[in-house]
Amino acid sequence: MPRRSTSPTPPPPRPTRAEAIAASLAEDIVAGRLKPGTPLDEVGLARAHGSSRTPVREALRQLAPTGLVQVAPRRGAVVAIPDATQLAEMFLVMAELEAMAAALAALAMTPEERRGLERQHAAMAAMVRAGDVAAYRAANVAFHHLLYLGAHNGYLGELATATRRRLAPFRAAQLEAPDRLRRSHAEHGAILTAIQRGDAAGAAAMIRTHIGLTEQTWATMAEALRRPSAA
Amino acid sequence: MPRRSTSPTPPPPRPTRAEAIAASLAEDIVAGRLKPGTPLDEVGLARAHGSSRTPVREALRQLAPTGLVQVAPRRGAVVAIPDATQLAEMFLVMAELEAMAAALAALAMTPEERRGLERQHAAMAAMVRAGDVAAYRAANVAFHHLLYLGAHNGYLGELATATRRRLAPFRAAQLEAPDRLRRSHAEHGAILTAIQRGDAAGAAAMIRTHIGLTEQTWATMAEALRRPSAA
DNA sequence: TTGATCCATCATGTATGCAATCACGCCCTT
DNA sequence: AAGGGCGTGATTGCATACATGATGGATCAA
Repeated sequence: MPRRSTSPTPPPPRPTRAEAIAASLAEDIVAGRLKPGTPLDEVGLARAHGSSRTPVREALRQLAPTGLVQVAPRRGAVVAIPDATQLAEMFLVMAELEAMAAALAALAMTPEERRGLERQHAAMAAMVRAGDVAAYRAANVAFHHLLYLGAHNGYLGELATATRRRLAPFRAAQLEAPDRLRRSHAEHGAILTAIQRGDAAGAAAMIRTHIGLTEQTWATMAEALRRPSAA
Repeated sequence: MPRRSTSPTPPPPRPTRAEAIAASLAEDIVAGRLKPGTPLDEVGLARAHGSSRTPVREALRQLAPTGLVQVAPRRGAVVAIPDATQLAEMFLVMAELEAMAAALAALAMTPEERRGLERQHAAMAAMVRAGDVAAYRAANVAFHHLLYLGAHNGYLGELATATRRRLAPFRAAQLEAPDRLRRSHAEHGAILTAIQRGDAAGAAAMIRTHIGLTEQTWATMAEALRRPSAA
């Protein structure tokens, strides 16, 4: 999966230590291995990654703008713990960003890109039948990324990806219900159809419901994740 | 002007050196005193700000995600110099973010907030008459910020503010033409009216044209700013 | 016993030093 | 004379050391 298209930060040829640590932390947070509220001690992380504090500090500062961690000026950093209001806000924005991406994709996607999206959708059908939630989750991210790419707007893709990443810890268990898996796939199908017809407004509307429907399931998740904050 | 509402990064009580330097650099870049392409030497900046390299490094890393500077892993940092495509992308996204903010504001603004927006609009009328471009420019930023606040969505406000800031260097001279000043103010009036009526769709449409109209003027600016890159 | 104040400890902020890497120019070869 | 390899200078990446502010507990007073 291509990470950037016209991003202002070109892909670093060889990741520096700070970037490696940042990527590692981001991965742990998004995957839920580091729960919201966990304090991120600099020396501890330095030891854990076999480096000094300097790269760790850079990594934390690098992650702060992404919203995955919160750094208080002289009080250290913790895994971000957005409240319900913030989550709802981000959720609303994400729906709109995705709607915009879908609308643009309906207008601007090349035939090859459209075929790629169709292939992805077809592949996901098998995962639904197999009930493979983990595979579907990964494929789902890829599906939406294909949508961003099809929108031909790198900046929009960045914002959408960042928002999605930031919400990821709170959506981890979202697809657990088998019915949700099937519904998600059906909604993808509707989005895909709208795009194939070049129906920008329709694609946008479909994706809004796609995200909106998940909101209910997701509200529960937010509550669940508020409790355990011990490392 | 309140800087954040429900931002995940709470306002630092006392800015650290790195933050001060970052703010200073951002200010210089947004104001156009540091032109796109200018190399940002760590030791030079350290001397200029009377500190060591460490805070400067942090400041640069802090600014990188905002898009104001571009840092290549082992090749230093330069003031970001987005190409025309990226600018157009960001412009489109900004229009949509602002449209979303206007729509939400039309629905969610409190009477006090609305009055504040009205006052701001009225104050700007005087600046138009006086032809005070500098004052209008500052007031314009405030106007849009009031819109974000009225949308009651801190995350949306963050994204919109960040995007606006990033485009600022390329819109600096945009309001120079006296006619543009008057048109801008008239468009603000139309947006305000739509909000007063609670017409979300109308407000969104108005702000799209507001941004869209400026796009033409702005395209020229992008070209102009591509040439001079000497410090 | 409860409360606040002071102090010790620790974590972060900053500075400095060393090593690795990149850019540029020179020299050599063909 | 043109092209390529190589060495030198400069800059960044990382580590370590010091300074400053924050946190927690112990002590003392009421």
